[in-house]
Amino acid sequence: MSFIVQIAENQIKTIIKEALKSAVKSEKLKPCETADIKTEVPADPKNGDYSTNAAFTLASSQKKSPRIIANILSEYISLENTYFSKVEVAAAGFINFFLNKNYYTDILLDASNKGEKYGSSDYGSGKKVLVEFVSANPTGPMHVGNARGGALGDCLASVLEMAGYTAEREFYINDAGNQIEKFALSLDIRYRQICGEDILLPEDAYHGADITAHAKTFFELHADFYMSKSENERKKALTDFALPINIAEMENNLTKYRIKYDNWFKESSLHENGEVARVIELLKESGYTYIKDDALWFKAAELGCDKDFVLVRSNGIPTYIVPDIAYHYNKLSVRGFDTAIDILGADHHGYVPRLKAALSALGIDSARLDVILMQMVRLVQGGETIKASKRSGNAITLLTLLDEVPIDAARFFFIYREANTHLDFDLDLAVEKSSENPVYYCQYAHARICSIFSKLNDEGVQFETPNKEVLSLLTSDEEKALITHIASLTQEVIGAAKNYDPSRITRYAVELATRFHKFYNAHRVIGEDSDTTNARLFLCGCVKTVMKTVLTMLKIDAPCQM
RNA sequence: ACGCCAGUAGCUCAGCUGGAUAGAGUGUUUGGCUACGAACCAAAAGGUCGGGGGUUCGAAUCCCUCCUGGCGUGCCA
Repeated sequence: MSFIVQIAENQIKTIIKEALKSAVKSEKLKPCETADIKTEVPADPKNGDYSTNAAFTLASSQKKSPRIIANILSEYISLENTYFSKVEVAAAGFINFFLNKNYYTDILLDASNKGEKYGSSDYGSGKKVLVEFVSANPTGPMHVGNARGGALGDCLASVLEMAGYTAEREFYINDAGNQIEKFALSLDIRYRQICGEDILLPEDAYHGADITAHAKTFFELHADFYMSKSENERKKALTDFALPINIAEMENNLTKYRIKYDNWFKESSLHENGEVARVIELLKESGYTYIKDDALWFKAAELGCDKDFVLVRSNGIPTYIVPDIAYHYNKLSVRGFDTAIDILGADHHGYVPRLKAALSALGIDSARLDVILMQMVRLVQGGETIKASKRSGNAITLLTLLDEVPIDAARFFFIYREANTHLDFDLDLAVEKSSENPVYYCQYAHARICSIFSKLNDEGVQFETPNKEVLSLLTSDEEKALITHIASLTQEVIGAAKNYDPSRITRYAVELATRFHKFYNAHRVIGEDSDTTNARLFLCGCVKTVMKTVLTMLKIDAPCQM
């Protein structure tokens, strides 16, 4: 199923090819290939709705100037049965195409017919993609960095779904390994302190108040009963008590943030079902391992990394990367996803090539793993950056953020910028509900359209679905600009999916709002002659649906009242 | 030392994989409601696209080289 923008662009290519054929037949041009004809939308509308560089690419093989080639081609161009009304040659040899009214009416009818499905495509042809994001350590509360990753991953999954992929959302729970050891140790010491033991918490343990709170609750339930048990028993009891609470808490917070996962995947399950051990065996079989200093090493350097790394320490305990390899092996091989996407903090970038190298050794095409690296979030308040330090425990938690900032604003802000750039999150701006806040700008456009339709009801004005002829009354610059933007939605979603960049969708929404507000200020919808009113109402209806589709995709409300 | 990412208007950022006079928002200045929501719109001002080379009809975009900032390069995770 193809969509109208695509049809129009293909028409241009065909038109140029046909013109070239005719020109060759008349011996004005030499026969040659026209493989890479590109179409683009000129920045300045004076230069048409579409433009092609065909004349430039032909210049060298034709041994003529682009301008002359463009002129020759334009003589042979036929626009019959196309979406174009006019062609012009401009500047050094651009061939500019102007859309006709059929295009605009077809876009609106298409958008209206498809309704909330408009913008969807089968670009991804149902490929199975697993998006793993947040995956915060269950040893403590989530912070604002997780808020960015959460919005990013969740919206990316939505974008992929809309572009025709089958996407699943997954949270990986690091409930094994060293961090959990440290967690257990910290809980244990806090518990013993409460029980009156004179003991200090090591520097590298968890110092957060949440640990103390867990120990206290545990003490209220069991008093000093566990002081008589062995340290291992006590630690196990403490983690068995605290870990589920933390995990449930994360799930609650993320639900509040409107994120719902398809799977919560436990690292411990990979140890229990033997997949970690299995992966170590497979890596050994691959021939990419060796023993040095009693440790098992991986020949990463042979697979493009800068150096080898340790898989199993000399004490027999695997390093952190082994469960991760097993986990990704599970995603791509055991569960058979076509692609795995991880959203990670940029400080993990050095680890990506290693993971990919290990997957290659296991016979998995490492291109099936895509990692999106996310730069850090800086919180700004009162024009100053808040230094968030995990050590001192004054980092702002996700929960605090969600209590202070409307969810709509938080989600929007965190994906307004590309993952790869630092993000300044302005707390004042997000909280203030001010007009500077782009999320309200978008919602306001939606609410305004709702108002128009409710006024219609109040005044008993009859709205008739316009036919093509009536729709072609929409010829002002503002109207055409709106329709053009509606037209671009499908490609925009595909582009966002292709580049793993949901921030394009927020910018699409802002641009849609901008074009609508301009239209709204320049024209009256109700009160013109009935044909014009009907046509404009139809346009407004399309804008409303598209805005709602886009905001819904980002799980942001599209209210009629605000 | 090496590697990754970034450097575009006072500030925060776009720039659609090489196109035409580099764009928004915000801030500054100035206009627009007896009008479907002024949470809006219009106008002015603001630039050596970090510097320097190169590739070609054409570069913010691609290549090289410097400068600056962030982060990596553990038998930590």
